[in-house]
This record gives sequence, C-alpha cells and structure tokens, in this order.
Amino acid sequence: MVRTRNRRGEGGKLRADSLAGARELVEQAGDPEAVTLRAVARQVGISAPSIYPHFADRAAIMDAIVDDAFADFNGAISAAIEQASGPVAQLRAGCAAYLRFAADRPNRYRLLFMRDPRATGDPARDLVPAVGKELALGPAPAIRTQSFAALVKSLQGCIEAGQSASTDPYLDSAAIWVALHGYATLHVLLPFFPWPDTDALLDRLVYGLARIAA
Amino acid sequence: MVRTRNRRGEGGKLRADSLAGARELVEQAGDPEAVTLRAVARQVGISAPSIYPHFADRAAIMDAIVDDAFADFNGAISAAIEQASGPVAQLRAGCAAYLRFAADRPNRYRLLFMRDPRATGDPARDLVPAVGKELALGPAPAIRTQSFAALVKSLQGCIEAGQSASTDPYLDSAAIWVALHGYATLHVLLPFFPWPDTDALLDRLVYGLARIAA
DNA sequence: TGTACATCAGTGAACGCGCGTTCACTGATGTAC
DNA sequence: TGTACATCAGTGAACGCGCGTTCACTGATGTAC
Repeated sequence: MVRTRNRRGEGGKLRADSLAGARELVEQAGDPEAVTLRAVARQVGISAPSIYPHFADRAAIMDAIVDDAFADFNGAISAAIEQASGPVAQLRAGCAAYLRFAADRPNRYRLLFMRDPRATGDPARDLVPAVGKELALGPAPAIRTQSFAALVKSLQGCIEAGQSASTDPYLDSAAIWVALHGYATLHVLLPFFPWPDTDALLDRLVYGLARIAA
Repeated sequence: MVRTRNRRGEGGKLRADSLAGARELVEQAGDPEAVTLRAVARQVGISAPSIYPHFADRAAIMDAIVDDAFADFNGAISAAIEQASGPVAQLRAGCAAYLRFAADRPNRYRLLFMRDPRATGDPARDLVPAVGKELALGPAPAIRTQSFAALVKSLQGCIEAGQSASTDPYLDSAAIWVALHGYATLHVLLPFFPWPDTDALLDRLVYGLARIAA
C-alpha cells in the first residue's frame, strides 16, 4: 500500500512491482478478469497512469503474467523430470508435476490453459499457432510450448529405451496432455467432486496412453 | 430488431424472446461475459428495463441459459444412447455424443463446464454441491448432473452384462468424464492444434477406462 | 561549496464507455357499464 | 353501441460504478558549472 518513490534511474522497478501485484491479484481473486489496470495500481500503491511508462496497455500486463505463469509451470515440470531417473520414471514424474501444479496453484493454471488465447494481448504469441508440430518438436520451443515439448521428448526417451510401444509420440503425448488437462481443469472448477485417487488415475493415464507395460 | 408489442396477456412471451436472444449472443460471441442485460435487450429489440418483469437480475438470465444448454446437452446424449443397442455400444455412443456436442456447439459447451460455478446466480443450483455421489446416482438427477448419471448407468449396464471388469462404476465414470472433458475443452480452446483422430482416441478412452476388453 | 537547471518518477483530474438497476411514466388494449 | 376506466407491456432518463486511457502537471533528485 504505502510505497516510497523510486530513486532516479530506478523507475524500472515499478515494472517488476506491477507484475508482482498482478500476480497477487490473480492468486487472490482466482479470476483473470480481476487483473484490471486500476486494480494492479491499487495493489502496488500507485496511481493508474503510472503503469503506462512500463506497459503499453492492459493486454501487455496480462501477457506478461501469463508468460510468468508459464515460466513457473515449466520450471516445476522440468525440475520434476530432472529429479527422476530412467525414462519411464521421468515421464511419470513430469505428468505428476503437471497435476500437482494445477492442484497447488489453481489460479495460475487458469492463466495457462483455461483462458481463451484470443483474450491475450499479442495474438502472435498465442499458444494456438505456436504449438504446431514443428515448433513443439523443435530445438528451442517457445515458453508456452516448452513443457509439451518436454512431454514429447520424455515419451521418445521411453520408446528409445524399448519401454514404450508407441509409434507416434507426438500423438500419444497429445492424448496424455488432454487427459491431464481434463483432470486438472475439473479439479479446479469442481473442487468438491469426490475425485478418485490421483496417483492411481495417473498410472492408468500415463501407462495406458503411452503404451507402457505395467 | 424491430418488434411489435405483445398483446395483452401475452407479455410472458418476452421471457422466451429474451432467452432466445441470450442464446444467440452466446452463439455469436463465444464468451458468456457478452451476455449482458443490455446486450440481450438490444438483441431482442426492447429497452433494458423491460427484462426485469421476467428475470430478477442478470444472474437469473445466465442461470436460465445454462439450464437451457444443459437440457440441449442431455437431449443429445440420451438420444445417442437410445439409438444404440447393447450396453457397450450405448456407453460408447453416449461418450461420442459428448464429444460431438462439444465440437459442434463449442459456445454452448463453454456454458456447461468451462464456467466457474461461482459465477452463476443461485449457488444452490450449482454443479458443485449437486453432483455428490447420492444425487448423481439417485432416481431423479438434477438437470446439471443428468448426463453424468446416464454415464454411470451405462457403465453399470456393461458390468451387469459381464462386459466390463469395472468394480467401481462411479469412479470409472468420473475418469471417463475427465478424459472426455479434457479433449473437448482443449479442442474448443485450441482448435488449430493437430489433434489425433477423434474415433481412435474415443475407443482408447472408453474401453481403457471402463475396463472393457476390445 | 552553492546554485541553477534538466531529468525523471509519479500524480490528479478528466474523457467517454458500457454496465446493472431504479423510477416515474406512457400509451395501447381490453372490459364494465 | 359508445364511453370511461383499469390494466398491462413496455419506455426514457437517470443513478452510480469501475473501467482503460490521455493529458498537463508537480516535485524530488541528481548534475553541470
């Protein structure tokens, strides 16, 4: 609330503060619509017009926090994959981290895959056109497709190790993603539904859809 | 646009007209937020206050079109089930109808399972508390849980016919629902993703999760 | 060391917009006599 | 058959709100001389 003016040359700090404020708003409200320019300003403790030297418009703020959420998400998943040893364990660890992220930080998960990409500021950075086969499998995936690329890579690792009978890792990765997303989404939207045990479901999804023998 | 005033005693027609207008708005805009009271009035060709004799507030309109969408959805699924013969075929037909509904009428599907129930007018009618095990399995399911109940019943039919090895039809139905929803949701949100063939995926989901031998 | 000045961080007031909702009303329609 | 009147469908103007965005500004801070 109370904020002391930045010193000269340090005006850029307000950008980081604004992003932090926007992040807090998402966390508190659970609704990306709550991230209004004025709400961010209130959260940070500045006047609304002060945002403009740092963001072109409201869409630019949304875009930045979505990227921020993706970075967080990617970090959680790649950390889980790295900690596991062996291709099958890595695949499962990545998928488990996916569900854990959605369960632990539901309001950030909303930003990732529960918003219409058309609502984003810069359409060119949207998930829709960026997730084409070539890009997702390429060497330097964009931040919004990085984890999907990691999933494909994990499944390819299982195939190379002779532990998966999959003949199309891209297709089967998409199937796994769809199932994870359905579980994550409905968990977020309907938290009081008597859901089955996460680990048991995860086993069926991963091993079944990746064609891995139990 | 141009509308002639209803005759005396027929003022109630405006309620139906308003609902039709709200439905058209959802279909056009794809965003439930676009269904504002004033937009409905514009669509119908009346002034905004004229809505009030027929709906308590904006939330009541939203609630009504959500119920309308559920009735549509339930009708599509039960029709598909009735047309199929044999428990396994019925189960699969119901699931296929689920995906078909989401693909053909994406903006209505948004109303069903892609909105936060907290955004609805009357919290008591929300899906969250209504979908408890007892209600969903009961004899007269509410409109918003009817199709889930039909899914459970279909799976029970498969078990009784000795064609499913499932030991917990409620749990396995939830798993199927989750998978269907994930596929439907991401299709709606990311229509340009190179999705796998719907029928092949459906087979794997239904037979795999319902424990039916192919 | 002191002072004038440019720069920079941030403000306050205002704009037009669309929203949900309220209120007093208008004027056509049917009915009672 | 004609007329007064109650009822009903629907309106127009207004309210306060929060929003994104623009604009002219203020006042502290650092720097040049």
